Amino acid sequence: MTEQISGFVPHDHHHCITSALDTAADQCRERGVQFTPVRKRVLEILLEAHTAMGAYDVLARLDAEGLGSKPPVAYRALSFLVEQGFAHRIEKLNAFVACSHPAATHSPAFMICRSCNTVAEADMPETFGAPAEQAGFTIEKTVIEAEGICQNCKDSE
Amino acid sequence: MTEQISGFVPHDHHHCITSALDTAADQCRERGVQFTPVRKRVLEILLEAHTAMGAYDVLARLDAEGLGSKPPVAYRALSFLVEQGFAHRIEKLNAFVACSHPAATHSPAFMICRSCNTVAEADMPETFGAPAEQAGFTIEKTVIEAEGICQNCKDSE
DNA sequence: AAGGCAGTGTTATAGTATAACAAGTGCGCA
DNA sequence: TGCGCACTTGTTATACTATAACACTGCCTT
Ligand SMILES: [Zn+2]
Ligand SMILES: [Zn+2]
Ligand SMILES: [Zn+2]
Ligand SMILES: [Zn+2]
Repeated sequence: MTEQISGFVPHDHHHCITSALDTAADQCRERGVQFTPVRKRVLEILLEAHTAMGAYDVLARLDAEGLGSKPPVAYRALSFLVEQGFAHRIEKLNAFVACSHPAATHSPAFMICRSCNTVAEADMPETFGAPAEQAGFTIEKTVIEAEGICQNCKDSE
Repeated sequence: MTEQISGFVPHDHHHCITSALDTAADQCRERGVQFTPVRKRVLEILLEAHTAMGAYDVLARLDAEGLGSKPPVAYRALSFLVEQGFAHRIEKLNAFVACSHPAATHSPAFMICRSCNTVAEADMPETFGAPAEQAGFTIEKTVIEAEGICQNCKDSE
């Protein structure tokens, strides 16, 4: 199975959840940061959804489970996950999605299907190189998001 | 003067404002859409600022001039300008900026200086080609934004 | 025990954006 | 002339997104 670009293809979802959680736990141990119950559960929620979720959607789940009911609880956990690279923020959607390759640091690019709302993560090195150099601009973070329609949705039109 | 990437370089600003307004007026005539006073003034405000502005900042200006005081007035004008390609939305900043090359349709890329808040527009064709094709994804719009530090700010550190 | 630190709980508020409906304007046509 | 239509604007109300600030807890260190 090519895992270059997951998201639009079926896959063993139970496995991809537990494996991502394990990876996150490992990395937290290595980095000396805490993978607390709230943080873990939020990552798990994003992984289960397997698509981008708004902070308040995540919060609703937490609330239903008694893990927190106020916005800062969700926002803090999500910020942590984003900082650690376990999740990404999709600016275009004001939403968050679990990372598809949490092992390495990377600057991700996303393809967002406007029909089924699937968000697929691709790895896109070097995007900005030339114009940035030309302008003497030093890049620290990039946001790369494409909106369109995925193969599945195109086929079923 | 190289106009490849404006924004970080000094330029004749009065000229770039009037010329952008003229271009917009022409295009509206061609397309049969109305370049109303509010729409024109909002574009002018963005051009004068020459950086990204939040919708409520624009609205404050409109209000001071008696052109409208309620959010929808600003949002409608901004939406129009974005639709027509005279301005762009910067997702990362929840803000709007006048287009630097309003003549042709294009998919723009932005470099945002976190120090001086300058927003420079570059033209970036073909960014997403390969990974999108691989996934059978059809791109309709792209958001490409880089945050970092510009040459000027780097020099003065 | 005392103090510091990280995380969580909570209140309150700030900032961003749109739905819905009313009212004005210009324009072609009966 | 006067009506209907398309478009824009004015306004109210509300929804959605996000953070500041402070109190409290548990834990580790001194
Ligand atoms: Zn999965
Ligand atoms: Zn789809
Ligand atoms: Zn200018
Ligand atoms: Zn700068």
